[in-house]
Amino acid sequence: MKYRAATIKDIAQALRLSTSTVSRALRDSHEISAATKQLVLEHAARLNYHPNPIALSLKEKKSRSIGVIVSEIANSFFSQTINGIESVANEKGYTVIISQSHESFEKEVRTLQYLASRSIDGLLISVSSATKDLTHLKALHQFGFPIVFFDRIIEDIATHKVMVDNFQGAYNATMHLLQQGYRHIACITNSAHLSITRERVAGYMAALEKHGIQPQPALIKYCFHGGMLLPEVTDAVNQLIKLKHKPDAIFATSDKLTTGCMRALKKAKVAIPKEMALTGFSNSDLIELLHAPIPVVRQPAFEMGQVATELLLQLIESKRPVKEFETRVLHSELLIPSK
Amino acid sequence: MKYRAATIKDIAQALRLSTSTVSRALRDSHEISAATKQLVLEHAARLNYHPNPIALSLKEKKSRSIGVIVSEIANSFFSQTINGIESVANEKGYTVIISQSHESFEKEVRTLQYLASRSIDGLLISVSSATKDLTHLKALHQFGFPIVFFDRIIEDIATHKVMVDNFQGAYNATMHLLQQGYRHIACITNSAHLSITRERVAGYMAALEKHGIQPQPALIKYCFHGGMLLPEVTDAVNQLIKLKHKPDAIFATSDKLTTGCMRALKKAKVAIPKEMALTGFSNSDLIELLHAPIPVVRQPAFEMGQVATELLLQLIESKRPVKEFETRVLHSELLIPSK
DNA sequence: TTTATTTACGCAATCGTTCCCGGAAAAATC
DNA sequence: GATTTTTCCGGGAACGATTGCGTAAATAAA
Repeated sequence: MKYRAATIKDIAQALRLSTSTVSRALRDSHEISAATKQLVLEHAARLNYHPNPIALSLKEKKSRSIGVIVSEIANSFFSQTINGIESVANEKGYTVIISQSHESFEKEVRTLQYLASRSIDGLLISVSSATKDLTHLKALHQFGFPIVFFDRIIEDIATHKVMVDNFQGAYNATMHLLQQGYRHIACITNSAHLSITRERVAGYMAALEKHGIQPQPALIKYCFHGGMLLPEVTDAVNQLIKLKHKPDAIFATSDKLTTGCMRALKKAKVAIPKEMALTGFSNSDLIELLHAPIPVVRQPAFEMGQVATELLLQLIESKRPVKEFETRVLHSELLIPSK
Repeated sequence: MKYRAATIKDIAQALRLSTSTVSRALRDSHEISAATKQLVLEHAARLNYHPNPIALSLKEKKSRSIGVIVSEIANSFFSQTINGIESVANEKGYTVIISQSHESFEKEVRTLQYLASRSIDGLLISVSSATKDLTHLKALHQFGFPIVFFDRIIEDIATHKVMVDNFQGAYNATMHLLQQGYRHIACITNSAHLSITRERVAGYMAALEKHGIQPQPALIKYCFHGGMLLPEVTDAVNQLIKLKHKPDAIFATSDKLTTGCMRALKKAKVAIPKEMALTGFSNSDLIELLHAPIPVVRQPAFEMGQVATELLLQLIESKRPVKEFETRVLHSELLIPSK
């Protein structure tokens, strides 16, 4: 017994009306008499009629769904962002289709093609750590397809963008280490072509220079896979602790890297913060429960998701092509563990 | 300049063929000559033609998308499960639409209605902690709508189910505590009407009885919101530590509850495991980095997602209504921290 | 009473695709 | 050379809903 949803035709036949009349009655058109409207409405309720969204999509040429691509949802920052995205999207009647790139360029391209083929109305994306080539995004963007970048943005593409004050967040975190007396501070960061990498490393360097310390390239380690592959982080950390002039602190520029460092240091039996201080960006809510509760830069992830979605829907629902784009910068917060 | 995807009509017009011919050529029908096929295929490639999934959905009466409802994705167990779900679904050409109930019954019902209105082909659900009334699920199920339960299953509804050996997992964890010498073990668990609650509490009790210990109702605390609301857990823990005969260990039956206990104990300044031992179900990968690395019961979340999806797709793609259902029980694992 | 206007509804096209039917031309058979 | 069979392709309906246009009947205005 296969379930068949009631259609407008069912109502029309039962009431000996045309489908047009039923359609108009349901949409409360002025050219339908009150009596007919009532009849239709009652019968629709009885049949538990709901307009078929697929038929509507076909006609309207929009699916009322938006795609989201993040590196992985098993990451506090992104899962919190997604919550923000859903809160806004669902309220406006949009479905959210979430996909993960797992920090792989190929996966990102494939996933993007897939989403495009599912005819989403717009895209929210935080590009993968491995994304250097932008043709897949530029091609879509040139067609006038609505895209909003968040977190890891692409400067090259003219559209709305949402991020935090990456420079300031990194600056504050590094400054905090300096104030604690650490002077030889290393930085473990994402792949070099990511916007967040550039900005956060710049903030880190600025803090050092403010203290008259010359940043050293040997102390900056780039992880191409953004900590997705643990060995990458472990190697970076191991190289640092084997240095003749070993750093006394590490600043990690993202969630996965921060916890990756903790793992690596634990494995190498380096005590935090005694032998090596640590700080970094993280939205994990387990930080306070950790063996070494470190100071972290927390991003307003939920809010970021909300803002990005609002901007995207604005783009989608705009009648005329939008020519003026905004870049929203939210504030990060340095969370210092209570003693 | 609005982007308009190439359609079969565009190809037909350009090649002076009918849409039927183009359609057949693309599907490699035997009644189209090789020459025409080649022509069509080439032109399709040039226009970057992709069949419109919405039009297909309308015709086929299936959307090739499945809905997933979990309590929240910012939960290691569920995000890992979702990864498993996506891996199978995407491979089979299905889109996954993820929704969160946030452990609220109302949200679950609303979300389910929403998914149904988006005409998903099937549903994967781990019911919310607050779900007692099952009419929303039963109604859908009676229409022959494909549903597969995972993790928190509903015994009443006859369909495929996937879960872990909850009894055994709880038994093992409790037994481990007993072997360590703890005798007065409390249990903090989800709302009483959840399948996982019943089974895990039963495992806990069985282990106690095996050691000749009579389970005490006062030591079993039910959290209706499954730890979604921290005060709920904090209250439970506080009540336990204020008992005249204070327990020496706690067994928490789920991820959120386990970390909730840690928070509560930390706040109450109760040392783990010195003053109070702790163990529980958890799939968090940060456990080993915690201040007190506790033994945890780990579920094969990814695999559970895969199996559940395979069963669901089997249900969806079956020609005849399926009458025989399976309940797959996967194995959990007790992870003991290295000293 | 005649004409103009409104009211209330139906017809048919449309969105992109598939598929049943029907049929002309080419090939095969007698 | 006439018939049958293939081969190859087009016409048109269908999926569910919306909407511009046409129009009969009812009402209002002249």
